[in-house]
Amino acid sequence: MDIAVQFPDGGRKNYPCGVTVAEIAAGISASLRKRAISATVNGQHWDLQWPLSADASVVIHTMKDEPQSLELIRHDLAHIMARAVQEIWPDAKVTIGPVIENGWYYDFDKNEPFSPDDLPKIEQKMREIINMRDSVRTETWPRERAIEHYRSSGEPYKVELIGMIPEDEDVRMYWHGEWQDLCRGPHLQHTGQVPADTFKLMSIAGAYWRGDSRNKMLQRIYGVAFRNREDLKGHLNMLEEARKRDHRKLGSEMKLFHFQEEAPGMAFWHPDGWTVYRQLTDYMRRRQIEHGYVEVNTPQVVDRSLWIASGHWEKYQENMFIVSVDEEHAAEKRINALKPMNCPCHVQIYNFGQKSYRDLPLRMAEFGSCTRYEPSGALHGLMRVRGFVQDDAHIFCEEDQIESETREFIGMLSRVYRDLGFPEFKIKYADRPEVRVGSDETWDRAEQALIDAAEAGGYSYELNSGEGAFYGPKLEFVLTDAIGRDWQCGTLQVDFVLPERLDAVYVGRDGNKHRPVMLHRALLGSFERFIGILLENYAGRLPFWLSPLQIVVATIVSEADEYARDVVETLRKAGLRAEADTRNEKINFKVREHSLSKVPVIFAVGAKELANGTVSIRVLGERGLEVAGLDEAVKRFAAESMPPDLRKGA
RNA sequence: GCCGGUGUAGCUCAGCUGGUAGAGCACAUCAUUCGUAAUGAUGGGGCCGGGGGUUCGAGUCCCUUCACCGGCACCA
Repeated sequence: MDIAVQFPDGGRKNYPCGVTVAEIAAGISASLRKRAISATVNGQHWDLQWPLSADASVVIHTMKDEPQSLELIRHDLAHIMARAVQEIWPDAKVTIGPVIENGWYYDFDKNEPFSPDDLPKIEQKMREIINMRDSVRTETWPRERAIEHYRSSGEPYKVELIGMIPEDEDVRMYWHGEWQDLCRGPHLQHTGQVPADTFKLMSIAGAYWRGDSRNKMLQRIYGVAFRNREDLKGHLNMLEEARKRDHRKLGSEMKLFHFQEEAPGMAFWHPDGWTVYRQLTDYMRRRQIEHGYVEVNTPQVVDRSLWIASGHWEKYQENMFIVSVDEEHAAEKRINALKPMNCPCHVQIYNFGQKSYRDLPLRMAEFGSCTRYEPSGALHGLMRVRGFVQDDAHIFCEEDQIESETREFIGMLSRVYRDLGFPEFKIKYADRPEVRVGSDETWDRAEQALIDAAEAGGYSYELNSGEGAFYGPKLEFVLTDAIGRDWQCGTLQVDFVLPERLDAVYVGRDGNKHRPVMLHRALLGSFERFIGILLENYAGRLPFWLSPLQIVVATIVSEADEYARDVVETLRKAGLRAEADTRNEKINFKVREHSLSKVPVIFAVGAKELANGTVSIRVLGERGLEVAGLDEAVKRFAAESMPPDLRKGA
């Protein structure tokens, strides 16, 4: 019996049932047979050697088809690497090895962990395997046979993996030469189809079996692979670029902050770093006032009874710094905790005195200094710290105000992100998790309100199914930085639970007591982390208004020293952050040094400037020089130094 | 927290199989007054992350601890 095959060019042809795509390709041309790497059959990515048993649409792929060829190259390299590892260390047990962004990884269970010196050896072995041009073969086995095979060959992880394949499905087995692996496919025709010089093993790492920290830790090797050497080089260059913008490196180079052993995860902010920090908090404070927030400040150290009432003691204790006073000397033996979050304290302020529906919505903001005991392995520069300040607020409102408050919030957030240089952001919407509190009707209303508000603003969102907080759904705001990385910063969470637990009430129009809804929200997340993101986004070249040192007045001859100091004085009076550089150095030296330290503007002053009352202006990253009268220059940069919300026309 | 790696001058790093610490930059002093990305000379600077051990002798070997880095887990 024949089957009909539909080609992408509209052509149609009949073939005997059981024909493989390899045979179809061979029938079209010998060169296509040779160049073919895989096929998309009825929308699914297949091996060439897989037989067709029914009518199908077939697209034959060659190395020119990017997603398919990259997937195959990386997937085959995962197998080739696993084979190389097992050839070098026969005791290593294979587990899983998926394709990931830019490459692949493979996890092994091996008694002796890999060392970095092993990577070149493995790479070498992989090239040997590629050069063998071993054919790739696949078969479908009944699961019992496969299980038996892996039991007898001492591969317990494969046995466990088969257990995860649905009962009614057979198991696909692949061979790269003699080496065998359980795999869904597809794969290339032979190992020689993988380019031998476009991959690189990058790193070794520990990883828990099946991603669960209760399981054994396996040894993982990461690799990257591309279709050609240029792409690999480009990728490695990109990594190098990313390293250059690492905020930890920039932070010490620019003398913004440092960390030290005695206070892991807690930043020491230096004068310049703190200037940036203050510019940002000042800006946020003005925006918040503009958007109808009141600002509060609450205690750092709070007795555990409040954390018990809020639920943190039970749910969050292992992340809290618990503080108990010295038993011998203390008159009262309390157990306190440093606050990891501000919400319970904000409810205390809300609860002070009576609230009426007329007070709602009440938008209560705090630049809340929080301390969390983060696991040591999670710490990462400013991005993950133990002490940080959130741009936090809680909006106490009635249920029917959720939508308008959400819309108002997203409006503020998009304005702030734009001001800070992130015009693009995505929204993720996380709906009800399996384990939750509150009635389904309440959830229906809360979810609908969030969606309506997002849509009313014309924002599209991505569903993050079942990822909501246990007390309510949330929106997550993800911005994209200059080199395409995503950072989740903003969040808006609907909370019905905390008002209940901490007994927040208001008197409604009907004269009865009601529960307010609480919206937890942040735009930047934490100032520490956001400054880290800013530094990486701008590669240290912060916008003028955020720059710690905005203008250096550098002298060319010492006769101009006095004039330089006068210029600095004038700049400072105009609100600019300026320093004079009257050191006994050449102007070349000064320009180089200040440029490297990313000062946005250099005013050079020499004999001419002194005589004419002018400055020679050099803007970082620009070629030309410009000479201007001092008054004009001060006016220009004073205007440029205005934060986005204070600019004329803003 | 877990796996692996790293820790030497302010910074970047060298220091072979154990024999008593070195370079460049930075810093200080002096000379130089110079026109937009490195002027020259001279000089000072180290508890080799902390603790313990082996040894006649430890930056080097062993144990332990802390921090950092790459991941995993966590978190958002």
